[in-house]
Amino acid sequence: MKKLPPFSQKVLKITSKIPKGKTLSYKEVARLAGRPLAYRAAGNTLAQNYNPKIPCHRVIRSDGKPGEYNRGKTQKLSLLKSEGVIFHER
DNA sequence: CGTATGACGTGCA
DNA sequence: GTGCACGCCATAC
Repeated sequence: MKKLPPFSQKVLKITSKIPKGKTLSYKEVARLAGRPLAYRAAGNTLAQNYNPKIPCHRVIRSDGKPGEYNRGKTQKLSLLKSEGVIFHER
């Protein structure tokens, strides 16, 4: 494991803090990371450093759309549904 | 140091 | 209501 930059570490940490059955938007995660406007970089950090210990599938877009998990939203929807997260696709 | 990319978001046509 | 384009931040090259 390499030492990730401070922002990435915070984003990952926050994402790992998401309780089961709960979903956070990239904007929320970025906001909690200390950069409310860095939702772009926040999503990138997860994309490049997506760890198996991080429930990144609980991070969705602000539109209520799941976005993309591991380059495929299908898995994301299944995981969230399995956790009891009801997804209302728009 | 500068450029390019990206799991996004909002605005405008 | 849907589609396209631009803008924003941080990281990687």
